[in-house]
Amino acid sequence: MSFRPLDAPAVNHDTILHSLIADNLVSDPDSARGRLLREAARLFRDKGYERTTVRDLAAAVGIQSGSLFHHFRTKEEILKAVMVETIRLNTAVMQAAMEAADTNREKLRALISAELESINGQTGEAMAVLVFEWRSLSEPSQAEVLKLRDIYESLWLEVLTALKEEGALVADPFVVRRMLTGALSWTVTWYRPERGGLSQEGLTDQVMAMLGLSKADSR
Amino acid sequence: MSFRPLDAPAVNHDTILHSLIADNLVSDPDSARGRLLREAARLFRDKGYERTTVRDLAAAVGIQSGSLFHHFRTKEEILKAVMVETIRLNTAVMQAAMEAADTNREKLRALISAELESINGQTGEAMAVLVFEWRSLSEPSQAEVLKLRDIYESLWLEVLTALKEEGALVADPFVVRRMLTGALSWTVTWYRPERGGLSQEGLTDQVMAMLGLSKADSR
Amino acid sequence: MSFRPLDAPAVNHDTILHSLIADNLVSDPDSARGRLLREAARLFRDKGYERTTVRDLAAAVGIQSGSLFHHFRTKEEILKAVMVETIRLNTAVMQAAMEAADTNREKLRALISAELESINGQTGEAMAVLVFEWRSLSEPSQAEVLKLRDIYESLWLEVLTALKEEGALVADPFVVRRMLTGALSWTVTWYRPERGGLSQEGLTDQVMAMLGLSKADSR
Amino acid sequence: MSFRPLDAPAVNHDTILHSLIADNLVSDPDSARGRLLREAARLFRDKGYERTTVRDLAAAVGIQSGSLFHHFRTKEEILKAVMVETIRLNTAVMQAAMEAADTNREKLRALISAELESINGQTGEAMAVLVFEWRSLSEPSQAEVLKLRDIYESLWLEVLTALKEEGALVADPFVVRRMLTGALSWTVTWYRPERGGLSQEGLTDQVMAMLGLSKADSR
DNA sequence: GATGAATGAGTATTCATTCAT
DNA sequence: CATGAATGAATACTCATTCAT
Repeated sequence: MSFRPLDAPAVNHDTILHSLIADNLVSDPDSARGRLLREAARLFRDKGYERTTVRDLAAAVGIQSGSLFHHFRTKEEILKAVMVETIRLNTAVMQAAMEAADTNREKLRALISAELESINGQTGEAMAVLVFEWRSLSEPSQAEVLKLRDIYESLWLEVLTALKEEGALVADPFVVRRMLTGALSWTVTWYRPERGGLSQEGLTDQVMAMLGLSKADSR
Repeated sequence: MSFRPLDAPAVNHDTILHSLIADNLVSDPDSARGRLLREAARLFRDKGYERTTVRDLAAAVGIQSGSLFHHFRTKEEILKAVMVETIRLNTAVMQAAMEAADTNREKLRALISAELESINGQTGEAMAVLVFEWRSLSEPSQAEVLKLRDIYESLWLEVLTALKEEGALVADPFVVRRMLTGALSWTVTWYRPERGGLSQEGLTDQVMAMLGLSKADSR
Repeated sequence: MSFRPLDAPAVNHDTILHSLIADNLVSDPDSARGRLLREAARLFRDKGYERTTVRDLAAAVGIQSGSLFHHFRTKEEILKAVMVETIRLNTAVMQAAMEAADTNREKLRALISAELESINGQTGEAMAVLVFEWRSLSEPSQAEVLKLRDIYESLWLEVLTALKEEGALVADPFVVRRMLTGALSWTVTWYRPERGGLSQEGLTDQVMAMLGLSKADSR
Repeated sequence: MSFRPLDAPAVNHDTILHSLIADNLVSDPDSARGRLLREAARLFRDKGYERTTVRDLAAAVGIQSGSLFHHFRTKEEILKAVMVETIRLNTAVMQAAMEAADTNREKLRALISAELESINGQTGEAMAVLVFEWRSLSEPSQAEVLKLRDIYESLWLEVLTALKEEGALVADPFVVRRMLTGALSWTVTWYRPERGGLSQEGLTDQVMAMLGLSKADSR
């Protein structure tokens, strides 16, 4: 049982971010590099990686296209950085969210909620890039990013496997995780929390319910 | 109640296909145009639309790049044709599958099964293109294709709404359809029926179960 | 003793050229490719390989820069082709000149005369490129061209070694060949036969004399 | 007749160098400028002027590329300085070598020996630059450097003309000098005195012999 | 219909040079 | 003097599209 106020976030997003910046694992959003990565994520999501030119990227941060290459050696390196930093940040956020939860059911709820937040919140553009621009990454870069994804995915499998062992989950943890990946990342194409309607917590509840894991669900 | 043999498909895929070919709604797979669209779907899925050159497309069907333009006015028209014909075929197939089913629950099962088949079977490459290359389509073409998707989607909503009215479904039909869209299309990235393991029917069962709609489920 | 008229060339340059063209070893000078290589040789000699742009090359043959790449995959391939075809042609010409001569002394004279002709005649620009743009060739291409040069050089060493064995030559054949290479290729920077003065045959005589191998020389 | 020890150099290379440094005609090799010019000569010879970047140059002397421009206004000025200082130094060395010799035959021998030393010794890299990077120099700079070369060349022509008048040389002094220029500068591509074999003095002897000017040669 | 050479606008990347700190 | 981020013009190369044959 924790003593934090009920409606404060279980984990401080900013604290995590600053700790990652200090360790040079993600760029400071206020630095030239950080601003570029944010604009790149937006452009890559909106137009696609191939249709975004380095001139577009440069214009978005107000520099000349040649100057980009002081920060990144190639255009692809920008794509990779968007993906790597996004995974690093979201892995850290999820880990903290999970650790703050007491039961496995609550841990899973924290993961779902955090993933919905990562997809539909600040890092949403970058998450969409991660899903839709994967093939634009060279194979060596794909391998690098996959290693980071493995860490991220192991958080999910750990919790789902525990729930399976508890008997709370009937289906195969791997299959469930994959269905969730698809269902949750697809929300980026339709879910608009800012338009009112379903809140993010409400959506999380619906997903838990679909899995037969809502609080009231005695199944 | 139908009198077809138990292991024959409820609807004859080939019959539907030939009827669509006769109406000039999809290309004969043995024609030059049909072969090109099949190869285009494969290449667009494997390399992405932008990274596939018209030379690649021409080489895949054994002609010169200039000759492509006797069949299609632009490269984008090829992408559009892949999408349009795929939706037309799958809409027809699903409509038939749905009509062959008696109850709403069976209709939904037929839709899920048919969508899994379209994603992981013969039209899988084209379905992946539909999901991942959407932004490569010009806005006017997107509008055209969207009209066709609306027909396709209305099939789903019709059944889900009926189930909701029956009380068999608790969640919002729109939300459920969208979650299903994500979960099912994502199977293209991981599900390999040919490797043994989970069969397509088994997967369909799991999805029905997740929705609390399996036969034995009295909920 | 041969029966050809005294002032006809011992070997027919055009016959050799056409035979090489027929074997696809050098390009027809009237073809698009042949014209490009001739202009490339001129530009590379005048401005250097690096300072010659593909736009310069294209302009010189009256096409757009993009069209160059229908004939050659890279700019470097053009440089290589200039070198390879030049060596092939000159090797064939020298072999014929040598074979038409009776004594070793006459063979050497034929080689010197032919090399002066190749440096100061039609292929002069390409020969200058061979000397001065060597480092602009990638290492793999250098290796390819070196193999061809070895054939060319072996013609010289064969004759010089025979002269050494005859006692007509005192110095080391390798050293003599290298001094000759330098002295003869340097003529490209100063020798202008068209301005009158020393004729090419006169220059050949002077070189033979320097080697103590003039006809009258009983040494 | 001179009184210096038999195996001491006829002229003191260091004395000449220091006198030129004092007059600000060449840079002190230990100064920042001198070190840069030495590295530039090496890089220009190895990679060519165009393919050597100012970053390469800066890195070779351990500074940042922007700092180069405190020493030289442009990259081309570096190339010019390499050439100018090399000619100045070698002209002074040859003049001294020539003046230390008594007969014209000995003077010529001294020139050949000194040029071989300049090509294959300490200034070899810069001499190669002088030959192979000539066209990278702008025309105004070429004119400046040509004036210095004229002084250098006049030393040779003076001696060769005297030998011609003595009857010791049959061929045209201009032709002989040009053949020698080619033959001697080409040694940079093949002659490796450090590998044993032919010594520099031995090579000088061979060249004198080729000209029919060896001591024993009574011709 | 098919060809394949040509187009020309577009792309990522390079690099000498500048200049505020 | 030194730095290093920024510039901006230039570069080789790509590729969908055209069209005479």
